[in-house]
Amino acid sequence: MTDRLSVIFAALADPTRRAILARLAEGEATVTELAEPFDISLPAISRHLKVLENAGLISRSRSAQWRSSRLEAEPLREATAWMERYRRFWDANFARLDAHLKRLQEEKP
Amino acid sequence: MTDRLSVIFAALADPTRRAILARLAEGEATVTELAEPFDISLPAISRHLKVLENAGLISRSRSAQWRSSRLEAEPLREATAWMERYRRFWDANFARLDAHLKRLQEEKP
DNA sequence: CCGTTAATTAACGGGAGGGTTAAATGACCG
DNA sequence: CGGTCATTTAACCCTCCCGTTAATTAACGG
Repeated sequence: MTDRLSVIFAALADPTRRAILARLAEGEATVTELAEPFDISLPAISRHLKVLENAGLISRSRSAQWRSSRLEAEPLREATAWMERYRRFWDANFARLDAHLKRLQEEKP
Repeated sequence: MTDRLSVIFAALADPTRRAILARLAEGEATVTELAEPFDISLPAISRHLKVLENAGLISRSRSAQWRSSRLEAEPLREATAWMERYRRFWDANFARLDAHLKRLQEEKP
């Protein structure tokens, strides 16, 4: 499970971590601020943040004794890019476009 | 980890499973066919398929002693939809659109 | 029937993941 | 300095995940 995409998807596979990302979409936040909505311990949150950081989904800065996290969505772009390869399997419009292109190709070989 | 999205992301967090999905994008395949490129045991593949099935990423049909798998990309649509909420954090075009809309909004309050 | 082929289930082991509490670190502040 | 606040690290559980091999189920074909 050493490849980048696996690390990203694994990071997203936890609801607490996704909630943290959602919170960070509204702006930077410190560890205690991020922990507040959940009733799990601070060390647990700290570890979730480390997982997100390893996946590149957040970056962190320190000022005084506070360490604030910042959303970095680039990995989401990568993950989305991977999924896009399957878009034709779910998107009706894409399927039509697909069929259209196939038809064009068959018209002049 | 009982929610749907978590199950989907967890299923995608394994490179073998993503490779299986890639293979299935080319068409249905039996378990042994799917196992062929990997040097892991058949039971291991069988379990990967169960994980993918639980995530709704594949469906399976049986004819005679063969059980063939079929790609079902709908969960990928869901996962993509979730990620889309963060698009403005990575997509420059989206960021511009975002800023543009914000400007419009400010023009007539 | 019996043997073969396809796939799953069972039983086990190692390691990672997510949680806990207690202790350690680091930086402010009186 | 000493205390306190924010955060991380350490040590420990327990469960789940991924792999294994051996045994089981299921269906075909002579």
